[in-house]
This record gives sequence, C-alpha cells and structure tokens, in this order.
Amino acid sequence: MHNKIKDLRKIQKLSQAQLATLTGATRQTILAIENNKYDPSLQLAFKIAHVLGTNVDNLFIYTELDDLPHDF
Amino acid sequence: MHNKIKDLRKIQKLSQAQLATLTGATRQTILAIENNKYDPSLQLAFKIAHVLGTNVDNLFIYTELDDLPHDF
DNA sequence: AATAAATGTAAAACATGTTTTACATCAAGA
DNA sequence: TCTTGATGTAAAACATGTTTTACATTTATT
Repeated sequence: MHNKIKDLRKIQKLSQAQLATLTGATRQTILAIENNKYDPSLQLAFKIAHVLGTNVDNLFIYTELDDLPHDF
Repeated sequence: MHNKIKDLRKIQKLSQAQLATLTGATRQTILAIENNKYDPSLQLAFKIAHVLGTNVDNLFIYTELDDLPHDF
C-alpha cells in the first residue's frame, strides 16, 4: 500500500502541520503515513481524502503485496 | 462509519467464514466489522471491497459523526 | 424433533495505529 | 549568516484492530 498524499498536499500548498490540523490528526501521523511507516485507519483515510479533494480509492494504491501475510 | 458488507456478502451468498477466508481475516473480525464493533484497517477494507466486487468508497459510508473526537 | 451450519457473545493476548514530547536537519527569506 | 518554517528521527504511552479460543443462540435442513 502506498499513497499520493504528499503529492496532493503539495498541490494544495499545505504543510504537514496544516493537513494534520484539517484532518484532526497530528503532524507525526501525517508524516508517518506519507513516508509509508504505516497506513492510516479507515476513518483517517476518509478524512485525508476529503480534505485533499479526492476519495480513498484514488488516494491509496493497494498493491498485490498487501495480499501477503504481514511477515513476508 | 458504517458499511454494506453484510448486504453485499448475502448477495454473493457467502458466509462470514467464507468471506473471512477469502480476505485472509478471521470470522470474528468479519463479524465485528459487520456489526460495527470497530472499523477494519485500510488494508482489510480494500480486500473486503475487492472480494465483494466493489470499492472502499462505495462499501463504507463515512458519516459526519466520524469527524468528531472519539470521546463524543 | 434432531442435527448441522451460521451467527453471536466474550475475553485475553497480540499487532498496528496515534499521540505526545523532544530534538535534529533542511530550505528559504530577512 | 541568522532565524524561521517545514520536514525528519525517535521512543514511550496509549488507543484501536485482529487473532485465538470457547461457548451460546439462531436458522436451515432432514
């Protein structure tokens, strides 16, 4: 799983801190998600997509890798 | 947040156990999500949507309530 | 009515996601 | 060059999601 958050955020000229405020999350969370440290919860995914003017299916790219058990 | 999983699962004539197997989750997880005990992870949301022949934005309904802090 | 399959309840252990705090690095502008 | 804003690293505490196990209830089938 990866995502287009950083790209869309920059298009909107938002900082990580601003996106965090707009989504009710913290800057650390936005940072971690942008850098693929982990994936957001479904709720946060919806909020981010909404703020960035898109939807979850467009913002996040589900890869075949995500079908494998997590210890691969 | 709520979802259409139970409805779409029944249309496909799948049991909770079958849907669990097809998505790599357990029956308890499917049960809990169908009954809104909690929301799935983003990965699992994508897998369920895929198995049920739809997408995340269609399968899950994000409500205004989800914008409130969790202690409301 | 009896059996089996499907669904529901419950709780502990574990995995993942989020916040908080603090500090480091990088880039841009004064 | 100094300062500021933005981004990155790190780790502990906490919240949420998932599995495992066991058992109860409902629904369908014979």
